[in-house]
Amino acid sequence: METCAPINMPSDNSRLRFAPSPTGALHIGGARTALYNWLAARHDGGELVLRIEDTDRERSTEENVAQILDAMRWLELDWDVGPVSQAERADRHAEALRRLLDSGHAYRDHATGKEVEAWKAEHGAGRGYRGTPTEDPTAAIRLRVPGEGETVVHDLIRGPVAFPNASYDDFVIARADGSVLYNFAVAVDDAEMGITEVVRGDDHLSNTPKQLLVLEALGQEPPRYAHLPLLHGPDGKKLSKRHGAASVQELRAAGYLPAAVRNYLALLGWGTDDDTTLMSTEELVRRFRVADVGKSAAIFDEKKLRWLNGRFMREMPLDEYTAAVARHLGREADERLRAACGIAQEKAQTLEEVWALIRFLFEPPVSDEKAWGKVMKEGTGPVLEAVAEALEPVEPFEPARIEAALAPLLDRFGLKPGKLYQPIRVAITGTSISPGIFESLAALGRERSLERIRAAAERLPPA
RNA sequence: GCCGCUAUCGUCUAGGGGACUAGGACGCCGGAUUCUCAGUCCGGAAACCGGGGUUCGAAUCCCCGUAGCGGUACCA
Repeated sequence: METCAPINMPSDNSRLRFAPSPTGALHIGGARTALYNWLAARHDGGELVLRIEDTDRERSTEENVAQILDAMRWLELDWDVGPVSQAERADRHAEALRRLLDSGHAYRDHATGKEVEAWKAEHGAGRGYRGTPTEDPTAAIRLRVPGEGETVVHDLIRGPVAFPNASYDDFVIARADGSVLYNFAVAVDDAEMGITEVVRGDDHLSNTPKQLLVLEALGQEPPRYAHLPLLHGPDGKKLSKRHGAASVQELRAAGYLPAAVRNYLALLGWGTDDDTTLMSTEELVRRFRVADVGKSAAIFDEKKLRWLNGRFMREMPLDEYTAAVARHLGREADERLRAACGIAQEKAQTLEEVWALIRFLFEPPVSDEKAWGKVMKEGTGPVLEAVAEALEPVEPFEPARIEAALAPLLDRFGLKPGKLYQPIRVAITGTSISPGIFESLAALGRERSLERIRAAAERLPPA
């Protein structure tokens, strides 16, 4: 019979960890793992430990650690303990190693990789290597793996997965110099740090039996495991630079909002049963359950992220929007920028796209010859002169008044709206894409608008 | 090679023996909004990897293929 803990008990019993290795920037897959751990921890009031898996001293760097922390902060994923450097726990690892050596669960063996290969060639494929113990203190240390039986990973997502022990080598847990290896360090740390749930990438599933074996040898209770399906690029291959924004800092540079990225990443491998797509972070926390995560690998599709980001952008209060744009552009969030954001908000899908829409308010018109050639046809000069004249007395210089002042020109020149408004747009912005024309004129102000319209008219042949 | 995992529209997914004429979202295509672009609204095309079982009935359960992916380091 199973018993349930009272649900209103402060659940300080769950403890998760996100444990990246600082061998590069945090990419999207790592970010999703971090997010899922964070959501799982926040969902039931558990704790999140950030542990830096830096036992590979060759590839781990300070810069990468800094980059990971920076990415976590940008994503607004906080942690309760750490960052803890795994390398700095070397004495704990050494102690565990000592115990295993003393109890006979581990032994020294100086077989090289080639010797292991030779052993396998002799003993048949599918047989894990079993070494010969030596007293030589400079030999590497291997864990003694049972020759038979199986080790079962009770995965929260996949259910029980059994691995035959015989297929595993007596794997090396510490190098000749005494430094420990990943599968050993992880098992020891997870146990000693009281981790109750390990949520990580699928690539670790086959490693889990090794960690379970270490834990068993140590007499430690294992945590519960959940292995997330991997993320791939649009071509179905492993995510890489070629796939566009692959790291968290690239996502930021591309102008995505942290909240949108969290929403999108949450949906990559996990979904709700009622088809909800747009979710605030609070809702994500409330609804997320590790056990509901899917089993198959997902492909990162930037198009959907863009759409989602656009939705978040449009729903932001103007002040918040202006602040985000200012931060992204490295500008002051002043009144001028706020006004510019006001007319551009509904049109941009990323922060990066905002500048192209509002640039004309801060700098002289760009020179887009193609747009000019397409729009500034014969006879446009006089039209623009008339536009300037019509705009001159508009007071106050507001969108509705401007529209009212310009509308009569349509009949007077017998023009379709596009033939009147596009030239004005090109005149004041230099290009053919901008926020609404009346709003744009109003934001630019009468003086500058007239100046630009007249300057454009002068470039055109007179009537 | 050996050990594992996975398989629904192009993509993310819902579905867990009968409610499936397989639902939603992105993207795509068409239309509307007679200022561009975007947005918004309406409509459309688009999938159960293959083969065997089990069952009255299978997208759903089982087996075998196939494909993709992961692990197999004195990397993490």
